[in-house]
Amino acid sequence: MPTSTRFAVAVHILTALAVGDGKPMRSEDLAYSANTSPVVIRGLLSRLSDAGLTRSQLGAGGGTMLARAAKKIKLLDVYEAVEDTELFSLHRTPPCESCAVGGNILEAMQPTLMRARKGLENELAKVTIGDIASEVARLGRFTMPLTW
Amino acid sequence: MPTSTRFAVAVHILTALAVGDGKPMRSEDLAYSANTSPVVIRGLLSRLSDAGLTRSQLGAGGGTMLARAAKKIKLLDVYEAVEDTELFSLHRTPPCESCAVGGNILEAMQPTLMRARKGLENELAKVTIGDIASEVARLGRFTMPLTW
DNA sequence: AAGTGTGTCGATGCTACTATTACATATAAT
DNA sequence: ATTATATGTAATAGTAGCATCGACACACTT
Repeated sequence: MPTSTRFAVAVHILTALAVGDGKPMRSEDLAYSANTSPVVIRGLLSRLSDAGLTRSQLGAGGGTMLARAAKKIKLLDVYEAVEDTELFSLHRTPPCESCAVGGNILEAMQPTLMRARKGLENELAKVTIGDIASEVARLGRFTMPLTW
Repeated sequence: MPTSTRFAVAVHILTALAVGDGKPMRSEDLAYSANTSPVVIRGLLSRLSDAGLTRSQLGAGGGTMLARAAKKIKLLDVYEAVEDTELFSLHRTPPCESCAVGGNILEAMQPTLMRARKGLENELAKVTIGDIASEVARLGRFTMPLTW
């Protein structure tokens, strides 16, 4: 199934912003670090901005900054901002309505699928971009803020 | 994100087998109920059989049966049997190794992604095909086994 | 006024998934 | 034995979502 790398790259972007010294970063710089194209970055930034996680500044010396403290941005916020497909896809063509199983299977599965999704989301809600940034700093043996 | 319809259809298949009276069901019958093609069903059955969840019988009067009691088949077993893509896809092209963030972001995210995956899997491990079959029977107002 | 960076559109290529046809193989029924 | 039946797998084609790339209008800074 078509799976998106958006979540991983979005966390990457936000972590880079969190690790920096607060100066705006250009989409080109972020693209270099994430090894993708500036257009992809800008597409993600557009979603992150809509979600209130980042804000951008036009013009020379401009770029993107975090809209709030990294510790206040949960990975769940990022997940919801950039992922749009359902975690569990159901039948492409709806099952046979008149069948004993086909007519009820979706409703029967639904509570379990919901709980599974919540189980995942609860874990993503426990970790913030600040946590990831700290961990990156520890692994990379540098201190924040990092001036590029 | 990452899910095909395989999981939903596989649960459908197993539930249909669980609801029945134990007689083997043909891929054509299952395809009718799930509103898909017999080949898709057989492809799923091939995986389910490899995972030890079903067994098939060739020839006239043949078909597929559960290999063990429905109550002993966890949805997690089904999930693992038919899904092969990772829940979280990482960067399509690996991030910049020499960057402070790019070089460490994957390792920094990994524990969280693992916990999120476990959160989902734990929920799927709590429910069995037997539970789903009972719920389908309740919703459809019939009793098991159901003779077709 | 000139330079810079964002935001978005359209086109292209790629990959995963589903549907469908076809056929070889194995089993049951007669 | 012969025939009918059902699985299992391969090949093909069509579909959808995603990432890449080029281009450009718009906004802001200097």
